[in-house]
Amino acid sequence: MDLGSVVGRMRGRGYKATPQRVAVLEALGADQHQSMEELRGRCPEVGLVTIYRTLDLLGRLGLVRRLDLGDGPRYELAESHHHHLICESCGDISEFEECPLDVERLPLQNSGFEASSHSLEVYGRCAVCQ
Amino acid sequence: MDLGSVVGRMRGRGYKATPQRVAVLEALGADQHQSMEELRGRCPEVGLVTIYRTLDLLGRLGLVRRLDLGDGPRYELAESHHHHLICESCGDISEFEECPLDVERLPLQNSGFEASSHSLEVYGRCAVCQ
DNA sequence: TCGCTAACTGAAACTCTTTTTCGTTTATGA
DNA sequence: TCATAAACGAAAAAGAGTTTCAGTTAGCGA
Ligand SMILES: [Mn+2]
Ligand SMILES: [Mn+2]
Ligand SMILES: [Zn+2]
Ligand SMILES: [Zn+2]
Repeated sequence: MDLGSVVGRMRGRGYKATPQRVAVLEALGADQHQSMEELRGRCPEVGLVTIYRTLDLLGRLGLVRRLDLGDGPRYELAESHHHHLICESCGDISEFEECPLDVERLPLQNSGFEASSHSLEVYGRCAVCQ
Repeated sequence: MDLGSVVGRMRGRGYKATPQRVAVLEALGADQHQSMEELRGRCPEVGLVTIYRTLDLLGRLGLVRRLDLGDGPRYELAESHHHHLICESCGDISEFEECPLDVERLPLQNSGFEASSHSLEVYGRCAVCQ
């Protein structure tokens, strides 16, 4: 999803496409899974409060996902369904799209639970840290 | 794992089995996935700082797991490997032990990543909330 | 059983993150 | 260009968790 269509979508819903919001979007595009500190470093001209408010807005628009992986929130553009490999040694986070969930084995038949989404994180050691 | 063996394990490692720690353990035993607020309510005679310190200690001993499911940390006794069904309507959290992960489909062969654990949460609507 | 002491507790102070407030500024449509 | 609802950001407030430190105690050894 390119920046132009995001701007269009915002205006369509009555939100303004301000320079600050565009700056936050560009910061988000620079890398996945960034902490607030990293995002701030990528758009230092934007006030902290505005970054929080923009992340909240983009979250409500379904464009940004907030991750709670254990040491503080991280944010990523919600492009496509994927999961994470997290290195417990260096903290590196990588992604994979192939979903290893065996839906047959989800215990939903009898429970009456209707699943709509899921999150999966695999922890271990990355190639570098072996 | 019963309370007596936990006390024994603590003493074996040089930790004291204080009334406060026992109270926190009993609070944890009353229900899974409790918030700090719920835990406090279950052992109001224990100071807040001591609850935090006890949860930290039990975590290091591998007896307690901290969950980050989206609205504040929750704590549970780490009895056995299991996953969670989370109702996005009423917030109810239920557990299942049957692991629906198809290990064959984990993209680890070529990546050099060595997996040691994983967490999986399924979101949706529980039977009551349909 | 008693006394010693390292371990522990908890009130208060502190730190860090996030939210709220509110006066000023601005993007956008008419 | 103008009006105005939307947005910005500095400052203050709120909230969650941590550190400090003086007093207390569990548990071991005599
Ligand atoms: Mn990701
Ligand atoms: Mn659980
Ligand atoms: Zn690594
Ligand atoms: Zn429900």
